[in-house]
Amino acid sequence: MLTKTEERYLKAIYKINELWPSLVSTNALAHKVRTSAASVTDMIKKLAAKELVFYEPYKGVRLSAQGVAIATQLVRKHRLWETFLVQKLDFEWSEVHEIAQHLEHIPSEKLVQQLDRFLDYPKFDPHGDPIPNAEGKFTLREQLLLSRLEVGQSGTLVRVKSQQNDFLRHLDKLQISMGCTIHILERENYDQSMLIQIDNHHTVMLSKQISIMLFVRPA
Amino acid sequence: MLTKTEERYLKAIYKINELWPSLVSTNALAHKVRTSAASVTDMIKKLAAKELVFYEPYKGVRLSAQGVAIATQLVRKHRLWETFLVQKLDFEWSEVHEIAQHLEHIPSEKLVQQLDRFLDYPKFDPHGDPIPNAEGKFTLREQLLLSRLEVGQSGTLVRVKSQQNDFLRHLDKLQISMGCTIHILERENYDQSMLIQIDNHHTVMLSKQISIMLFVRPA
DNA sequence: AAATTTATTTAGATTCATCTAAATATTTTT
DNA sequence: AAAAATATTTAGATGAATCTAAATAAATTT
Ligand SMILES: [Mn+2]
Ligand SMILES: [Mn+2]
Ligand SMILES: [Mn+2]
Ligand SMILES: [Mn+2]
Repeated sequence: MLTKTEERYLKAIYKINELWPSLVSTNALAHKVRTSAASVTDMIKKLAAKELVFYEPYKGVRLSAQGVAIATQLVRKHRLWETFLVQKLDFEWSEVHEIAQHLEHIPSEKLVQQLDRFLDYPKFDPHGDPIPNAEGKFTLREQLLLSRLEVGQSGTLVRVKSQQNDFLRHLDKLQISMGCTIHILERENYDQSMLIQIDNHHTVMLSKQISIMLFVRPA
Repeated sequence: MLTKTEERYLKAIYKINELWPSLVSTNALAHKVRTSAASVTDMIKKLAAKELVFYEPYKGVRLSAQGVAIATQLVRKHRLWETFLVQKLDFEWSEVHEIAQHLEHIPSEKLVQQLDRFLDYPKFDPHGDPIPNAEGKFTLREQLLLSRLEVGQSGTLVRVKSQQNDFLRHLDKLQISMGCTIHILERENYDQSMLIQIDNHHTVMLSKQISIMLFVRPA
C-alpha cells in the first residue's frame, strides 16, 4: 500500500510528463508538490526502491509501467469525483478540484467502479479533461488553443488548461463555459488579445494570457 | 485544522461515551483506536491543549462542547457517506463502514451539506443509526433489544449494533435485513437462543450473541 | 578552459504518530 | 492495611515526511 504522499508524487510526475515528455527534474517536481528539492530526492529514492519510478541521480526521474498505472488510476479517480461533484452535488467547476485532491486518495477499487457506473461512464470531466477508464485508457478529442484561431473562425470550448479557482471564476464572469461557441471577431497583433463573441451573443476582450488556456474544437 | 488522527480520537471518545456516559479511560480509548495506552496519553494531552477535551491524569477524559461538536459532525459525515454508498452506489451494508471511515475525514462543509441534500436529508443510515443534521441534532426512535422480546411478540428491525463485515454478512445469510419483521416463536432458557420467524416467512435459530445486537421497534 | 551560476544531493534537525519498557499511581484482593 | 494486580504515565526510540544549510555535480557564461 502506498501512502497518500507517495501517490501525490507519482501523480505529479505523471502530470509534468504530460506537458513535457522527458525525464522529470527534481526541481520541477519540488515545485509541483510544493516542497523542497531535498524532500523530493528522498521521496524519489523511496519510489525507486519500490520500482515505481526509474531514477538517475542528477538526471531525473520517470515513471515505470506500474507507476504510470497507479498515476492513471489517480487521475481517473480525481476526474470522476470532480464530475460527481458538479453533476450530482451541484458544485461549480471552480470548486471541485481541491476537494477531488482529497477524494482521489480514498482507497477502494469498487468505489471508483461504482462511481463510474453511477455517472454513466463519463468520458470527460468538468474541465474537459479525459477520464481514463478502468483499464487506464482514454481518448483525446481534436482540440487546439483558442489563441491559434484566426479572425472569422469559431470553435467550441472543450477544455481548460488550468483548474485554478480564480481563473475559472474569471471565465464565469465572462460567461465563458464548457461547450460554448467562441467566434473570433478581432485580433490585436501587438499584445495578441482578441475580441470574441460568445454563443452568438455577447462580446468580450480576451487577453493572450487567457486565450492560451482555452482549448476549442474548431467549427 | 485537526489531523485525521486527532479526529479519530475525538470520534472514538464520543462513541465510547455513547455506550458508557462517563469519563473515558485511557485503556478504553487505546482499545478503540487500536493503539497503545502510551500513545493515547500523548494524544489526549494534545487534544486537551486544544481544549477539545477535559483531561484529568489517571482519571480519564471527556469531550468539551467543541469536541462534541466536531465528533458529531464526523458521525454525521460517516453516516451520510454510508447512506450514499448504499443508496446511490449499490453497496451492501456490510461493505460501507470501512470506506466511510476514510470519507468522513474529507474536509469541506459544503460537501457534507450538498451530500445531505442529494440524499434528501436522510434521518438514518443503512445500519439504522441516526444521522445528525447540520446543527448536530438527531432523534432516537423507540427501540429495544430483540433479546428482550418475549415469545409471541414481534418487532421491526430498526438498528444493528455492530458494523462488522462478518456480522452483517451473517445477517444477510439469515435473510435478516433492515425493516424486516421478526416474530419470536420460541426461547431456549438455557442459552437464551431464540427461534424466530422473519417476515412471516422463514424461521431461523438466533443465538443470544446475535439477538443482543439487534434493535427492534416492538409491534 | 576557467569561472560562475544553477541544480541536485547529502547531512543533520524537527514534528507527528507510533512503539516498548520502566516508573508510578490506583484499585482490588487478601 | 499491606500486598498484589491493574491502569496510567513517563522516558526513550523509531519511521515518515518535512525543513535548512552545506557539499557537490552539471550547465552556462565569460
Ligand atoms: Mn482537478
Ligand atoms: Mn478536472
Ligand atoms: Mn459505520
Ligand atoms: Mn452505520
